[in-house]
Amino acid sequence: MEMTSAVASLAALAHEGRLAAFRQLVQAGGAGLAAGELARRLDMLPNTLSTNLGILAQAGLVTSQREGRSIIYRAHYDAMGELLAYLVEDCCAGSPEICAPLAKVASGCCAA
Amino acid sequence: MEMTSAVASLAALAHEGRLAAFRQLVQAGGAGLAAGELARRLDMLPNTLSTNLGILAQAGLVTSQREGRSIIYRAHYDAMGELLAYLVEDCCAGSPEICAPLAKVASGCCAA
DNA sequence: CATATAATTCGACTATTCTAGAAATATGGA
DNA sequence: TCCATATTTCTAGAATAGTCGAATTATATG
Repeated sequence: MEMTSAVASLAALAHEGRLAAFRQLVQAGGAGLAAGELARRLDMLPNTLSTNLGILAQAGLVTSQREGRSIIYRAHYDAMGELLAYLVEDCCAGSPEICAPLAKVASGCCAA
Repeated sequence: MEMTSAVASLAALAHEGRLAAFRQLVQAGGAGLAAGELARRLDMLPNTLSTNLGILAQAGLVTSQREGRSIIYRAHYDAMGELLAYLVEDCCAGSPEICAPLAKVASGCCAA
């Protein structure tokens, strides 16, 4: 992963509304959620949310797919994983005990 | 972890200079790096870097400690781990195979 | 085809963030 | 004490991001 796209992804997530939307999608799994459903859950104006989903999509963190009148958004787990891996790349100068807290990440998810 | 502090951490990382600085510190491990050494490595003005290190510190992602005339900065692995865990919390609606890419994160680090 | 629903795009305004020069503070040594 | 080094703080201007109303596009249905 390149610096530029990592910054874009982080900037996309560094916003209350977008982070909330993204987490909803992460939790929703493969089924994803329609833009309107997200707007309702997060109590956001549809146009504002749309702009923000666009920013997440451009960063590669979510994908979208039209389904009838709705557009379904889904978290893009691959991109997510690359971003997290980039942040801890070559970490801790070879002293595993120092970065043990990072192990949480795996267990927080389904890897457990 | 709360939304507000997650956003602050992500915003702190969503900047070329700060992300580069943070990654240097992550890779430096427990020894950390002096502010001046970082400025030299990253070719940044010391005052600009100082401002940016302040932002990382306020977000809790790095710690600082004076040592003689220098100030040593270190990555704060705990905070880092909490942030990553927050991003994948309750992910993928119980379908581990969907979020398998996230397993990379652990192996990218010393957990391997 | 007319209408309703779902979502996006446009435009203008406000607010925030970024950078760099200059000045200030802290430490160590002659 | 005086000076050099290391870093931070202050300040102002430039650039960027965020929001919302209004208009637009796409799809489904009577």
